[in-house]
Amino acid sequence: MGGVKDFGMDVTSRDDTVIDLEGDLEPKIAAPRAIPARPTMKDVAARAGVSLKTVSRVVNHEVGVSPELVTKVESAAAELDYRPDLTASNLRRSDRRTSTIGLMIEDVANEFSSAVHAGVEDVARLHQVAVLGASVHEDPQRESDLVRALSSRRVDGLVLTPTAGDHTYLERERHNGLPMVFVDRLPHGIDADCVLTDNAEGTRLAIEHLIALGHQRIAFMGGLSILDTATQRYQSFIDTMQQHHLPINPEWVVRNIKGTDDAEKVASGFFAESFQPTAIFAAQNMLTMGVVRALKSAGLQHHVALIGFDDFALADLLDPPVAVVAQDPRRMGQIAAELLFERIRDGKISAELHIVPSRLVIRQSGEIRPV
Amino acid sequence: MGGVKDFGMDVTSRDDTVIDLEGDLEPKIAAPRAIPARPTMKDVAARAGVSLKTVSRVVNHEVGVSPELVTKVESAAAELDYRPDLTASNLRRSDRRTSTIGLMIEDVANEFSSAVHAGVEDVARLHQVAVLGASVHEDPQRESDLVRALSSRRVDGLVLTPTAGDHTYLERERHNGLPMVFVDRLPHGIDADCVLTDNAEGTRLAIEHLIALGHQRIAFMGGLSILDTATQRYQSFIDTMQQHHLPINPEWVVRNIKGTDDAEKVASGFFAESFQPTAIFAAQNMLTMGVVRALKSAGLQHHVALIGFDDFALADLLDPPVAVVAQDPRRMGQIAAELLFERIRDGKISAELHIVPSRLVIRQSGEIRPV
DNA sequence: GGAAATCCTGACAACGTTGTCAAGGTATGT
DNA sequence: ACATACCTTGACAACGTTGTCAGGATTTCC
Repeated sequence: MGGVKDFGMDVTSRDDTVIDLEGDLEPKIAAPRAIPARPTMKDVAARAGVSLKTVSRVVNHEVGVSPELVTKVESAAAELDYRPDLTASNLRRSDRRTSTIGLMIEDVANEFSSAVHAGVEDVARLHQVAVLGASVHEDPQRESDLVRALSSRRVDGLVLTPTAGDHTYLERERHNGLPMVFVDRLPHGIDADCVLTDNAEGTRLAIEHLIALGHQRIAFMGGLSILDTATQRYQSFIDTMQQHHLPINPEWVVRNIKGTDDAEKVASGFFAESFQPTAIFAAQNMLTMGVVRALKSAGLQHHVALIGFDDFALADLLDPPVAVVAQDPRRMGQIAAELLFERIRDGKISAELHIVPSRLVIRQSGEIRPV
Repeated sequence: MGGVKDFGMDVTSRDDTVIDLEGDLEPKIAAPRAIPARPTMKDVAARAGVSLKTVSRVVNHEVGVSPELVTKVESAAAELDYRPDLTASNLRRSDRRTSTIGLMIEDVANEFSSAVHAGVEDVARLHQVAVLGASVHEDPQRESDLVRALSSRRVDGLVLTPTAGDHTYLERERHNGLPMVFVDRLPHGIDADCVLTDNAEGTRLAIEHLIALGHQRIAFMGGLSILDTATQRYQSFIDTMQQHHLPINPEWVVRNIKGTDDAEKVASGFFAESFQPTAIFAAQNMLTMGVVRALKSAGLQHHVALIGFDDFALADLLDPPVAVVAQDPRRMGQIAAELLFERIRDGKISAELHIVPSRLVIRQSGEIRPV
């Protein structure tokens, strides 16, 4: 395997200027370079023997240019491989649209958020709009840096999953002409359009399904309670249990679980006791996977029921297949984008709330009866 | 002119007189959107009582502005929530950088390509560069449309996974100043930097592992042979088998398999015969999953060995856990981006080939011995 | 046949920003 | 004291494009 070359951090010429505390994304790569000058409308005009404006008209398919000139300009443009400069065009045009929107999600590589991304892209594509995507990694600082960066690039709008922090600062961005739609989580400190999963209903469905099977000892494992989604699922669990007059064992209600490993430990803890839950509701993707691991190593995967919130690839291939409350992240992305384009079009500032239904996907792990 | 999408005069700067339309015959249809005019440097300059250029200097942290003026300008900018317009700045600056790169991958929601995306983002972030991401969905038409769209947006460079078609057309883009780095697949018709997985080596490792366990009847299931990756894996399978003087049963060498369902059918076909392979090598992600399904429904998952190419989430939680040749897509994205930034910096056009090693991840399905 | 309307084209300014240069002020050197 | 260097600031043009408007050519209409 010759030719393998490893790339370390590129130390060669990082002319570090002071870290930009305002978070603007400014080009820091300053180096001499012969950029091949791209052909401009001027070049096309010269080659076609027409005026600048005529080229502009042809490029923008305006009516009222003689067919003869149209062909001349088009072939000149083709010969030069001319590409209109959308940034310059944007600067001059009265609508000031960049045909680009920003998307800020948890992590582009995460199954849920990349499905949202795909949904946004579906709609953006219909509108001939490009998507500037970025991972926020649940970091409020990064969030606001990104908003600035995207705002500086004059995106036409923003679809974002807010972090746990406060979002009043976004009000000023929006007021300065940056429409935004939130997805998956409700923001704090700003009334804005938002697309959410029906967390309460989904949780209720799952819990009632378990109850109908005869489960009474149901454990709840939840994510970070600073996130509303987690809190809503928790609250719905509590409500549903109480409605059915079932006891809630505080030892089996664990919140603020971070990630798969943590979840695995928590679930293993349950099984270490003699008095065990007969069913587990894992309120988030990663947590479900952790529980699967714990069940497997305890050999209980066919004895303790499990329902997770949020579907994941291969859940149906596990042993037993894992029942889940499925969200529809792609649909959420689509709705968010549609909403955004509506706002971009009409310029209204509104605060519609769109709830996307979740549905219970019945698989074997959710059909296990209590012993 | 035909008032197609002419929304009349929007008020684009504060000192414009508002045109009244009382004499207008045609009533305006949908209210024209009042784009809140964003504050510009001019506004900041006026408020701070300095010249435009001084604001520019402060915003760009140029040295040699008196501290007094710096504070004045900074507070004026903050009060107005001024955001520098990167598109205008780009237009004027001599380096013409947009601090934005384009990324074209198979599908933003796909596990492999979104990992590449994450890798590209890792590096782009260090450079304070934003990423315009898009899914190509293996469609050459869409590919060239996207290239045009990104080129028009004047991205500083492109990271892309080429489709199966011809890519000579990209030469002209590159010649006009659009650096590009290919990832995962070698393009045809253009010599360019490219980051690939070591398909041959990875396949060899897998096959030799099976051979070492005593397997002689090894089936190969491959993806679309128009893709080089698929062909390389196929070729390496053939070579390795031949080097070990093992017979290749043409019935067990199936190429051009599309997707999970197709793979499931093919594998089920193997098991329907009395003479069966004792091991299966699935040369792609989706195919591996199809085989897992087929094995499970045939009840053979503990009797037929399986190794897949490309790792996937939860592969280790299946029953049995599925052995794979793991690629490192995130690393590939990182390397591609590093390479791209190098090209952007030095302006060179080169055709380095970077091979990222793959490694065999041993899990139970790959340890099953022949009967 | 002449006036008016229509069509097609191009000159020019402007979008928000930065590169260049020059003006004025202050500090330095002799 | 005078010349010179430096420092800070601003005026202006220009980046590539499009909106506006005006001018010339052509057609239409009576």
